[in-house]
Amino acid sequence: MARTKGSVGADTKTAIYAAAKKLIEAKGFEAMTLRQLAAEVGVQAGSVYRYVESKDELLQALMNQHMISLIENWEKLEGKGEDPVSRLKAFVAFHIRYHIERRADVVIANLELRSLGEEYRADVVTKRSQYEANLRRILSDGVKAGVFPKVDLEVAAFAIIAMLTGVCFWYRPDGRLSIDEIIDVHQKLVLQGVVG
Amino acid sequence: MARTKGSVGADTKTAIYAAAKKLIEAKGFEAMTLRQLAAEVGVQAGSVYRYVESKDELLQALMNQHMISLIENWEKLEGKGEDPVSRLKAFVAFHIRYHIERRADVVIANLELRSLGEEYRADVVTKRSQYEANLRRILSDGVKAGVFPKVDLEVAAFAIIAMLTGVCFWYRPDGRLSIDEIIDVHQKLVLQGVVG
DNA sequence: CTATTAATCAAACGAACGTTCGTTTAATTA
DNA sequence: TAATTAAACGAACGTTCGTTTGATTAATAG
Repeated sequence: MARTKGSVGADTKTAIYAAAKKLIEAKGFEAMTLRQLAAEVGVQAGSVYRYVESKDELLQALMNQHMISLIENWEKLEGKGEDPVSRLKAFVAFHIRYHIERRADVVIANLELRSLGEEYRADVVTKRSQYEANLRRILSDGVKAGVFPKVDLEVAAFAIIAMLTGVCFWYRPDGRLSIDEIIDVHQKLVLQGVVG
Repeated sequence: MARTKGSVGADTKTAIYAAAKKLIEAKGFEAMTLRQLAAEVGVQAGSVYRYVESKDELLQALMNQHMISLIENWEKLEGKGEDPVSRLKAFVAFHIRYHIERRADVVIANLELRSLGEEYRADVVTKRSQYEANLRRILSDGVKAGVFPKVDLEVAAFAIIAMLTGVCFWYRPDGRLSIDEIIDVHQKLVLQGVVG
């Protein structure tokens, strides 16, 4: 056999990326074999190389796509004129919602940095810091405006983002709470802590 | 050659576990090969099997040891009589300090669950939940005592632990802040949030 | 001093890995 | 309809993986 009936290159490429996300999320990048990936797409292992330069390049592409899209989506939504509290609440809501909806992307971006070749790693790390800068800016504006007490911006940003991203690792669609309720809990925690 | 001069089985076993932690932290479990592990110890690959049943069992042992020791160490330190705020502050300090000092263990326990065989995974997950229950209890006592406003205990515990564990992934010993300063920032964030 | 046990080496195993390549078939263009 | 290009197959490549085994040497016990 050779070319299969109804096969379209663009569709296969899309299917490869989707299957890769699914498998890497479930098993990890190193544990995913190209034969598993190919089987998930319904194709032979060698055929993947029509669409992908190498396994490493595939991981790089997935991570980069995710980071770029994350940054773009927040920039589209950001309301620069608003007060720091509203902006912070908006950031919390955006981050949780966006991450829950793209669980696989997030798990990959957070767990597979080690598997990424050094040539690519710096790129992803830079983009991540670029995204985190959005939160640092909100906090900084809040402190300057006297709305937030003085706090170490770098540590606070790391801490808040770790908290928010963590949702991806326990959230279940059929769980007890809705996404809105989860967002609400986190907004309160970020703003007022447990003492309130 | 065969048995080397001055070789002691117990020492080799210790060295194997230490080297495994180091390599898994750096490269991930799947990416670490037994030949790399053996080289780090200064031994041939086959020799590792005198001390380890299989690669999978090695990972299981590392994770289980870490979870058991984490639970035990908190129980030793826990002050049950104190007020919820003090207990919460103590928990934050303990968790950060313990995790920073055992970075490799923590990275492994948090990143390699997927690589753990199903037979073992439930065990580790149960132990993790057991540790998290300590925090839930503190929060619950605080809410009952009227010191903390009502909050979803499960989500709050997940959120706080994610925040605290996150320190492991950016902390550097030669960084700008000391561990005590980092703990301080986190205690304030957990208790009062950014608004204060 | 001898027998036994502990610890390691060195070589090999089959299986699976990522990747390459020549061939074959489907779709498109001329 | 004939020629060309797109898409996939299927077999093979050399390499590396986790693991097993039997020989070999060091330490210990009788």
